[in-house]
Amino acid sequence: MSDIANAILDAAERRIREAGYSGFSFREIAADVGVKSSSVHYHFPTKERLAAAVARRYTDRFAEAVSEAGKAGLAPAESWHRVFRKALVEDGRMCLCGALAAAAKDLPEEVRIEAQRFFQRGVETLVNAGLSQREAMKLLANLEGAMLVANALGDTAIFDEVAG
Amino acid sequence: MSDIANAILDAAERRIREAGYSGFSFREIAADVGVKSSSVHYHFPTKERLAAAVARRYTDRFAEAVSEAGKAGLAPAESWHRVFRKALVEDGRMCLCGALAAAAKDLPEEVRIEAQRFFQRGVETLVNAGLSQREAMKLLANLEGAMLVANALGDTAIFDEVAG
DNA sequence: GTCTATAATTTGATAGAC
DNA sequence: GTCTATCAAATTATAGAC
Repeated sequence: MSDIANAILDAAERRIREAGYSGFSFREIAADVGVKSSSVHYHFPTKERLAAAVARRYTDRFAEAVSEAGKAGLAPAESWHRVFRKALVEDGRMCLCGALAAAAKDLPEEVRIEAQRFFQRGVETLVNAGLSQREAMKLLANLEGAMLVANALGDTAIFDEVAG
Repeated sequence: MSDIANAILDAAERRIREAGYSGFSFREIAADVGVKSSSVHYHFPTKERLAAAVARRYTDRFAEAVSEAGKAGLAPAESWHRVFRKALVEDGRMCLCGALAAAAKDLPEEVRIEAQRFFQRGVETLVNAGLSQREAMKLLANLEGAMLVANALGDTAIFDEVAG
C-alpha cells in the first residue's frame, strides 16, 4: 500500500466520520491529499470500494487496539471502553462504523457488509473473552450510544459522563 | 399546514431516517409526494429549512407520544423505551435525530440545533420525572445505541435483546 | 400552488497524454 | 502514477407562465 493510498484512506476516514458515506466526495479527498480526483480513482476505482477499504482498515485497527489494551491488563469491557473513548476524544469524531451504520439502509452492499463486520467481530471478540452474546451487544450499543449523544450535543465530555 | 406540506414532511422524514441529511434530495421527495421539486421549494424554500421542520415535528410528536405513555401509567424509562421501540420496529427505521446526530458536524446550523433540541428536551423531560441528568442521558444513549446496532446488523429484534 | 425551463454547481467516473 | 479534459447525471435553487 503506497503512501498516497494511505493518505487517501486517512482523508476518507476523517470525512466519513464527520459526514457519513453520502457526505464525502472524491474531490474533497483529493484536495485534502494534494492530488486530483482522477488520481484517487487510480488507487480506488469506485466510491464503494474506497469506503469499504476505509471500513476494513478501521475494523482491523480497532480490533488491534483492543487487543493491545487487553495485553496491558485491562478487562475486556474496559479495553473496548478505552478504545472507543480515544476514537471520540482524540479525533473529535464519531466511530466510523457508527457513522456508517446510522444510514445502513442507504449504503452500497460492500460498505454495508464491512460496517456490519465491525459489530459482528466486536461481539465475537467479547464472547471469546467470556461475555454472553447479549452482554457483548449491550456493551457495544452503550458505547456507540454514548458517542452519538456526545456528538449530537457537541461535547465529548458527555461520553465520560454517560459511558464512564 | 396544508396536506401537501404534511406529505412532504412525511416523505422527507422517511428518507432522512434511512439515509441522513446528505442522503435525501428534493426530487426524491417530490416524486414520493407526486409533485415537482419546484413545488417542494414553494412549501419549504431550502433543504435546511425542510430538514429543520422535519426535526421539529419529530421532536414534538416524540415528546407527545412519551407523554401519552406516561398518562397510561408507565414509568418514565418505560415510556421512552416503548416509543423508541415503536419508532424502530413499526417504521423499520432509525430515530430521525439519531440519524441526523451521527453526521452532526456536517449539518447546516438550523438542522444541527433542532437535532440537539431532541436530546436536550429528552433529558429535561426525564429530569422533571425524577431521574438525575446522568441517568437521563444514559437512558437516551442506551436507546439510541440499541437502535444503531440493530440498524447496523439489519435486525430490529436486536433492539429488544439489547435495550429490553 | 403547481408547472416548465433552466441556471449554476457538484457529483462519480473515464479517456488519453505524459 | 498523475495529470488535463471531459462526460453524463444529479444537485439546490430560481424565474416566470398558468
